[in-house]
Amino acid sequence: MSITRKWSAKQQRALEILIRLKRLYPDAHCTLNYDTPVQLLVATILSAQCTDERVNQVTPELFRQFPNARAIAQADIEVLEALVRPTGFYRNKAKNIQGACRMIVAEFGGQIPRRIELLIKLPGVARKTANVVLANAFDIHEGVTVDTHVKRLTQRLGLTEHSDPIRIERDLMRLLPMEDWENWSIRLIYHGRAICQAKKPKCDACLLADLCPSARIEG
DNA sequence: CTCCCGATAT
DNA sequence: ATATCAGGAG
Repeated sequence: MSITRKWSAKQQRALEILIRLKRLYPDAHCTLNYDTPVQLLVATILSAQCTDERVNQVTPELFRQFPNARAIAQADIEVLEALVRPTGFYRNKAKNIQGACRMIVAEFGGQIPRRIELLIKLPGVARKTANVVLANAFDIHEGVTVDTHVKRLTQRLGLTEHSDPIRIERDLMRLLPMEDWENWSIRLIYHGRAICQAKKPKCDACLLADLCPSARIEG
């Protein structure tokens, strides 16, 4: 068989999975709470290796005291650390959100730049965070968001052979039409939380099992 | 590769 | 005790 035909079959399978995910999670949306693009950026930096639910517990007070980039840029770093502490990695995260906000104030007039090449220069921001902000705040789709759920499920579904998120993103960008890139990521994340968990995936309850080479029905 | 790091589930 | 959570930097 040719490599071309094999890849096309994989693409067909990805599209069928996407159709089912849309039917399963019709109202899937970003579960981080925010009022502005800058707040979304901050919340997304805080969400590294931490549930959105926990991020949403600290951001109301964080954004009440420091509602915009200028305020975060001028904040006492120890106050920021105390506010973000429950999200883990709190020293790095406090330093990164302040560093990012200082750069946003100094170079972009306090507004989030809308180009991924500029966003990923901000401290604590790589492609995953940049894709989340661009897609949700501006409806700009420069790439596919690849977080821990998208990585795990895409691997289990046999849609990539890679473990590097950058290479996984490149595979997904070729498999899926651009207008569905964010549909794909947000729904895989919902499915990863509800069914295809890292530890004990509920394959017996998974409506993608017949399309999944990793599916196992436990006895 | 390691480190950053708290909260929760198993 | 160990693994995991919308990762990123050195």
